[in-house]
Amino acid sequence: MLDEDGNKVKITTTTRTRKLAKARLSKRAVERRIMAEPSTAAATSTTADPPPPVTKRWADEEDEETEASSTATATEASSVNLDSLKIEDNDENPPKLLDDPDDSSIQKVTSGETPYTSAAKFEDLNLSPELLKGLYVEMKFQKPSKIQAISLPMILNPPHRDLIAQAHNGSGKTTCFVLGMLSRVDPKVQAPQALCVCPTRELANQNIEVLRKMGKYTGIASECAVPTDSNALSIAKRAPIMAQVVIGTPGTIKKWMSFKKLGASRLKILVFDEADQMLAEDGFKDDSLRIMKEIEKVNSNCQVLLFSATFNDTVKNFVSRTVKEDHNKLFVKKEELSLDAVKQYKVYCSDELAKIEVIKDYIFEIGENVGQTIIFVRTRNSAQMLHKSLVDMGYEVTSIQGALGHDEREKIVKEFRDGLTQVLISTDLLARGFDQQQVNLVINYDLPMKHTASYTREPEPDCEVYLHRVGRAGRFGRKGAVFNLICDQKDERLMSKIENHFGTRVAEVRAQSVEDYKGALKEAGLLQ
DNA sequence: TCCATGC
Repeated sequence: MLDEDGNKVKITTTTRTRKLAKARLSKRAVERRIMAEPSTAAATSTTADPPPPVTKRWADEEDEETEASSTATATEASSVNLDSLKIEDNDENPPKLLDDPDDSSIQKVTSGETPYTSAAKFEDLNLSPELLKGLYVEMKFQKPSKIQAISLPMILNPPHRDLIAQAHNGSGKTTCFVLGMLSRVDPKVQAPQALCVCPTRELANQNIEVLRKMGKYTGIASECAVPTDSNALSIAKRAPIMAQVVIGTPGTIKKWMSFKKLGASRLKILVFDEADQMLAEDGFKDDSLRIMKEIEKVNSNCQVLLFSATFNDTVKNFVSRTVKEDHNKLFVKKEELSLDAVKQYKVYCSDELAKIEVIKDYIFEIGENVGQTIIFVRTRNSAQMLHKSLVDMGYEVTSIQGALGHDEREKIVKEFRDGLTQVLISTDLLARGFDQQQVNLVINYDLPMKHTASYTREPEPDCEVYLHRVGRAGRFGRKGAVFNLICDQKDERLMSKIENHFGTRVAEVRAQSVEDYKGALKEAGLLQ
């Protein structure tokens, strides 16, 4: 079987073909990795026999592997050798593939005298053999990423202090807290011991998939606390939760707790994914505090972990007062948040219709084979409107937003994950955490805005959401591009505020210039 | 005119 570059790829299914074809590695990145890590050189050397597995040193959520493992075993996956990998050279900007995106400094503030040694290997963390097997065999990790190396000893070692941790998009945050939960749970105790709260059902689902995969050999049971048809009707009738790990959304978790079906007395660890949003005034603050208080009432020593790629100053301040005083914290400067892994562009459009034309006549045409695309819009209504416009024009796109039923939402996400759809229109529902490695293109049909009560006030961009949206492309250190569509002075001001905030400059692509789009995609490493 | 999350 040949991939699109004519290289031999041994695979079993067509879905697998698409995935592998997209899963390109840069030769240079592999070489650099060999130089940087003599200990793993044998594993990646071309002379190794049998052919080396394409392993991962670190990862955030890993979903494609979940389904891939059902069609292809680990050994089949390892039949991809370096010859089948696409060789790409980018003289201007060496690709950062498979290098840690968090090379930059992480500001570490530890509390008390406890010394923490960064974990160079997973073996340094006193993990159970079953968990280690999950990391190597199921997740195919080699060693901890930077954020994992620093945070895991803080999470796992007594006195189990609370932790606020910021890390780049796609740098492996999920692994930090999933591993933390799996490791701190006692499999022999049949009661909830770890709880994770997420802002969307999609994220809860994704996280529990990662947990089940990583914990495959541990025998630890898990439950996803999101609304479904079955549990919506009969919470009162169902048995109390005995699973050791529960991951879900605030409403359902609160509900299960109030029905006394989810006991908090044995909880050892409470995680807030996307913690800044979970504790923001206009976010889930009330729900989150309520859940924390419910736990505190019956349980005085539950460790709290707060993870996100973003913490603005207001929420950072509040968050620090939310957890115990002797907590540890890890922060990254906003200028160093991995915006540079993904190339950003802006396109001036004369009006809304021009935005749609830019999308279909230029970005879709020129970017046809660069991978999957997410188009972000600001409102549910514009999601539907844009969806209809593009479908009417004959394009195969789908859209997702919170007003859809959960079955429909699940179906649309599944189709996108399976690669059946190439383009997905979404509200900020999918802005955070959604991990789909084939997404190389993000289009901001609308720029993210902060909600302001007053009409008179100058509109402000939501820089945190912007960063999260951008982070949907270039997962796992891959390449990516973002096109920001701008059509009036308001957009222009929002864009320049975003540029100032991150200290970057976003290059312009002329709306009608095929050459500009091609150049942009080439620069982003998505086009030859 | 937000966006999520649930009654």
